[in-house]
Amino acid sequence: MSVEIKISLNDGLYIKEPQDSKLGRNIIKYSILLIDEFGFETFNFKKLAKEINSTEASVYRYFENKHLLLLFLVNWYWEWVRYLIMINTMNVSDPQVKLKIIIQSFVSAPKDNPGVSYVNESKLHNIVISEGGKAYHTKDVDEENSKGLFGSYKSLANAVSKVISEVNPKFKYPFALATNLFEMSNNHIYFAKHLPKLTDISIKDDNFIEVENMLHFFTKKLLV
Amino acid sequence: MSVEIKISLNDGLYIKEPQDSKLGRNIIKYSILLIDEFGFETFNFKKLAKEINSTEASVYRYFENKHLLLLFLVNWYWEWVRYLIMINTMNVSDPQVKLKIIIQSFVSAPKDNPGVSYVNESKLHNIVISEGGKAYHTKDVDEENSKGLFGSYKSLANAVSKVISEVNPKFKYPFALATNLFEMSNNHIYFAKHLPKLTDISIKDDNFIEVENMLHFFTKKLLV
DNA sequence: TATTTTATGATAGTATTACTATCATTTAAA
DNA sequence: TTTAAATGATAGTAATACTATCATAAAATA
Repeated sequence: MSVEIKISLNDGLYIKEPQDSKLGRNIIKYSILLIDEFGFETFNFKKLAKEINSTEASVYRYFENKHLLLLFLVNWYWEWVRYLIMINTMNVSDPQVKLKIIIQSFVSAPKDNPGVSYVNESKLHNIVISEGGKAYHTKDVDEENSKGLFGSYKSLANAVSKVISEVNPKFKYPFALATNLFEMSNNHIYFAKHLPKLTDISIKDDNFIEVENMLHFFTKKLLV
Repeated sequence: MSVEIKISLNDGLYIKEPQDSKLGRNIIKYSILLIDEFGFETFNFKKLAKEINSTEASVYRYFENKHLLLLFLVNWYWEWVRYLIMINTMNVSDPQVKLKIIIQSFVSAPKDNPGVSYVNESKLHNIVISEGGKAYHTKDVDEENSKGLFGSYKSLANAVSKVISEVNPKFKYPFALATNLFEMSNNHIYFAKHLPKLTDISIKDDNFIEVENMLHFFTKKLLV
């Protein structure tokens, strides 16, 4: 017996809910593996279809195009992080402790968490790090935003900004700090791996503790 | 009579130096206009060629592909910012003042600066904001990095990190702070324009003063 | 000035991508 | 057991991202 969580997302992200069928879950599972391995530009629905022994046409029945699939994955990820944060901070009252747990949760989340059978959270984390920005850096941002397709990221930012304001109600930039923590985390993991001259932290054996410490340091300094 | 600066970049970025011929300068000029207007994914060499009354083949004689053209533009931009910073901080000895000028320079640089005839710096700034991340978020980062194709960004980060260390020699994250200032500047200008719920700042009439102030506040808090 | 090199234009062609359409077949629901 | 829904198989189209070839124009050099 097992309990699987199902993360529900804005239905503008897909044509048919992929989490409700075997094929749909395969699309999710293998798109994560392929994008992680070969990168988003190289990835396409033909290759994906081949990988899961299906057809291009069938994949297009679930997602309008690969951009929306990426957006789906990224939203799924942030929604999952929000869920983790919720669980991990439950019953914690001190906002400073809460914030510490929040940072831990999104930096090192994919490490030691059970999660969902058709989602490799660690690889999805890699995708968010390497390709996540592409999800909202398009000419269609405004249109997609008005449809609520960035909702998960926004509500996560909102949740974290609230805790930031609890720690220091006078702090003027709770949203900016919240998003900056996410972006910084992703950026510096990426830099450490690929452009080490752009950062001070280093990563060995997928241990992100230095990133965590840096974010703790930044928040502490900024919120005193 | 006029003096034009010429920014020289790693020659792995292009096949033939575009700044040395009329056609090359047209490629730079109109690629900036087209990418700014229609976005990077929609942009291609055929459309560009048509715009400048040339041919696709001719454009390909200057740049291997549109990704390298983008990388060229982004490097050009950072190199230009570095040049501005150099001039603006010349003869300034107080590192805190220097850092303030640096932030001013890269946030509001494209506003009131002369620049180069074939480059619309303000639109190029927009491109860096909206598409800049795509220049290094590819599967070829490592290879391109080893060829030095991110050199301009790195040397800018290096220069700024030095000033940060002058302000506070004990600060542990001079490189991370330097790059974070750039990324934050770009991100929050973008957020203010397209995803306002993700930031606290707002922008009216292309006035980035709130971004500047936020970055001043962050650096001050972090470096005391 | 003549000549040779170099840069650009004109045109064509190819493989891949990003889809859309149609029909047959399998699977699930009523 | 009939009907509906989901998937597979196959084909096709317009656009993209190039490469190749040859002609012509412009610039450099002898």
